[in-house]
This record gives sequence, structure tokens and C-alpha cells, in this order.
Amino acid sequence: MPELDLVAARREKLCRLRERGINPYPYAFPRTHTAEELRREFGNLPPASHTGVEAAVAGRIMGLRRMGRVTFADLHDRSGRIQIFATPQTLGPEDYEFWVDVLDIGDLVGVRGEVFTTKTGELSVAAKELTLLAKALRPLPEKWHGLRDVETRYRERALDFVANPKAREILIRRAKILRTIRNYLDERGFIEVETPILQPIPGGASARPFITHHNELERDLYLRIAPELYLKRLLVGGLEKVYEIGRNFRNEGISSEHNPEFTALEAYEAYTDYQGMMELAEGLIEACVLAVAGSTRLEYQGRWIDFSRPWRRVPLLELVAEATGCDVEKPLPELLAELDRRGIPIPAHLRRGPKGKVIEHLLEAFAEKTLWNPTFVLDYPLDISPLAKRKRDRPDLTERFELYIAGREVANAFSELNDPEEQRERFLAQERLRAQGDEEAQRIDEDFIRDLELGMPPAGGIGIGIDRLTMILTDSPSIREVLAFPLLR
RNA sequence: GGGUCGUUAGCUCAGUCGGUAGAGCACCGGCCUUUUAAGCCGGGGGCCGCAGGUUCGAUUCCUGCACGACCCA
Repeated sequence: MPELDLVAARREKLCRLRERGINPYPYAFPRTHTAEELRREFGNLPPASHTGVEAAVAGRIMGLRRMGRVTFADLHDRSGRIQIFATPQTLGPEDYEFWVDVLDIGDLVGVRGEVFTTKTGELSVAAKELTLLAKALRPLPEKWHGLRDVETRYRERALDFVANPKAREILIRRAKILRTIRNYLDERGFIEVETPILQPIPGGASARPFITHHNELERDLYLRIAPELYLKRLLVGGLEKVYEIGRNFRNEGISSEHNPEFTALEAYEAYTDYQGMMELAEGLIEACVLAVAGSTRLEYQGRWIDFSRPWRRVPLLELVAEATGCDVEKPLPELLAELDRRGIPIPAHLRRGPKGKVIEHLLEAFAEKTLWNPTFVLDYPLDISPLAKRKRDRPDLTERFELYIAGREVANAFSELNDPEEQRERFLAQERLRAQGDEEAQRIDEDFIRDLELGMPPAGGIGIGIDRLTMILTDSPSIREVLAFPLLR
């Protein structure tokens, strides 16, 4: 049946409700119990028990079993399901006839009546009074298979959440993860701050930004690609331990792991370095795993992830050398020659360097997917880490790590570069790459350097992708599952 | 960007070796006073993703496009 006809049938019922003087969209309903509360209170009654207790419940009708003079309905609220029982005796003959006729699956109702169990033992509310709380005009998906089509699920999220409790559950878990992170950092003396999303120069990451325009100021602004530079300026300002959880925007493709806007945690702590950030990452993520799984192991897409500490730590160059069999310490031209000899393809735009990009590509192509249990990949090349401090005994590397879990990059951290002169040099190197056509290269930010000149304490900083972390902690194969409203084409 | 697969009723899915389509749920009508995917009888419901091509005839074969899923870059 065309959807319009199904809607028309419901509109016709809506008219009948109004003709009877019933407001199909009233204001409030004072409920006394959720479904879960009823089950907790009356869960173990034998069949055909009468409690004498009157309850008022509210929710959406998800099932209707009409059998002439008796009707059963399944009422769902956030906490679960409770059965509604109605007959001409409970509701009154006239009301019974009317409501049985005019209610549909999907309608939101409030029901007041005695709590009892049926002769088969099902806990139910005998409807003495029924209040329509909102008439549903569109039909719901099929009751048994529900809504499966992934495209419809993501395009009509509200419908998805109505039809699929699991989809709702993911958002609830996400909230729990965010709460755990905030508690963890707050307890350790971190200050939660908010820094600009509209930025004159998009900094703190290598990515293409979204551009927007301020009419009054008559100039373009960018949606931030990262809050990093502002947070470090707060370290200069003496806040010492700060974090921000918020949305970043990157003008890139959409995939099962990428949404153009995504949520990240960034945390900075004065007087520590990237070793301190590894401990922070272990503690913070362990707390999240414990909060959602109750243990340090959890299953992701059919495979167990073991979060027991300490986590594996492996230098990037070692990892890539092992994965490719190449001597990655060589200068770029010789490395490329060796890769060619071994038949390892390197995209043309990476061949002219910098070498760090080739190393990064090899990591993504050959090693990343094998990093299943949490693994810190250490010491990234200087040329792709313009905001990180040089490694103490290796001037071509930085004290930077990325954390991989389930084959995905989940966090990125470093000993923060706080030498303003060197920071300028690093920015200038990035500007040279930009001039050569690298649109993701970072831009020089004079305001940031000016603040560094005031003196920024040595510090460790970390960024954690909340969406990816949530994917792993909710066993979700796609980032779209963990976003309330993912961007679709 | 490339490859593979998919798109049929509101939902979940069949199907047509080329002759314009079916089921279950949902919907409408009837019966039914303890159901649990209630049951029984009857009924209505489709630009078979979009555009073009081949053909007497295309939902089916071919091409392109859109959207999605998966894999690769």
C-alpha cells in the first residue's frame, strides 16, 4: 500500500479523535512508573495476581493484539516494555470500542490502571483510563524484522531509534564514555575549557578546512580542524592542565571511519612529556573500557581486544622496517629505490617527499591493520610532526606517538614543542610544502608563536578520537552508528 | 579515484532462462473476553532506483547516472 494511503488512514482517525473533543497532542502526562520500575517492583508475581496498585505508564504502542472484547498492547518506554490489557470492563464499553478502533501501532499513549499478571503470568496494566499523548501519522517498520536497510537507518535516524533499541543503546553508551572521560580528567585536576571553533587560521593539524564567512567583519573564517594551538596558549597562560571535548571539522571524504565533523578530546599537561601522555591514555581509556564492559577485555567485530596494561610500545621505524623488510633509515631516494625493487607501490604524490609521508603511508598500508590490542607507535619523523618536540637522541625524529586499537588510529600525542624559534622554522617548512601544492600542510600562526615567546612550560599533549573510541567500545563497524546524525551524501 | 555487489508494496524479502509481479508483517472489512510475531475468512495496495539503448515487447539484457554496502588506492 502506498505510504500516502497509510498516512491518510491515520489522519482519518485523527479527525475522529478531534470530533470527539480529544486533543491528540496534549501537554503532559504524570506517569508513576517506567516499565523497568514496574518489573522491579512486581517482577515475580505468580500468574493471575492482582496487586490493587494503580500505576500510570507512558510510551509508544509497539504491538497490538486485538481479539474482539479483549485487547493487548505492548507499550515501550526508554526503560523497556510493559503490556497493556484493555476490555470493555476496564475502560468502559463505549471508550473501549472507540479506542480499539482509533489507536495505531506507533501512537504515544499514557495508561492508568491496576498492575496485575495475566493467566499466562505476564505483568500488565489493566487500562482504566487511556490518554492519547501523540498520534503517529506515519507507519512504523515491520515488527519482527524491524528497520534493517542501513541507508534508511542513517537517513531517518529518529525512525531508526524508534525501531532499533540497539541504535539507542549506542548513544547511551557514548554518553557514558564522555562522562567517564570528564570524571577521569576532572579528578586529576584538569580544567575543561572551550576554545574558538571559528578561527582566522586553521591550525593544530594537517587537514583541509571548511571555510565560512563573517559578514560584518567582511572576512573569511575557518571551522577549526583542531583546538591544539589555543589549548597550548592556555598552558602559556598558566592553566597547566586543560582539556577540551568538542567538534572538529575536516573537509575530506566520508567513509566508515570518517565524518566531516567529529568529536575529539584534547588534553594538555604542563611539566610532563609524551611518556606521561602514554600513562594518561592507558588510564583514561582503561576507565572507559571498565565503565562499558566491566573488564579490561572486550569483543570487537568478533575478535577480543585485551586492554590490560601496560600496552605495547613500538618505535614507528622498527614497525615499518619489520612490515616491509626495508631499511627505512636510508635517505628517501634510496628507500624509494628499495621499495621499487621489492615491488611495493608508493603513490606518485608522495615520492617527492617528505620522507615522513612515505613512512606514514607504509604504516597505513602494511602495519596498521595488525595493531589489534592497544599499541603505542613511537617517534614519528620530524617532517610530518611540526608541533612536536625533537626526540632527545634523534634529531630527525620527534617525541610523538599514535595509539592504535583494532587496527585504527585512536590517539595522537607528543612532547609539545615550546621553543618559539624552532616552532617558526617548523611552520616555515610547512609553508614550503604548501607552496609545493600540499593543501594539508600547516600554516604559520604568528599569534601562536608570539604567545610561545612568553614561555610555555614543557608539556605533554594528546588528542583522542571520541567517535573511533566509541566505535570500538560499542562494537560498531561504522562511525555512522556512533553519531546521532551522520552526514550522508 | 578504481573494483565487486546491491536498489522490487510503508517494512522484511521472494521472483521473472525477456511476455508489465508475489509472500509475511502493516493497512481496510468480518469473527473472536487472557494474547505474546495471537488466530481464521475476505479486500485494497507497485513509475520493479533514474535515464537511455537493444527488442514486436524490458522490472528482467546492455550502457550511463544516483544512492548504499564491502574491498583497494
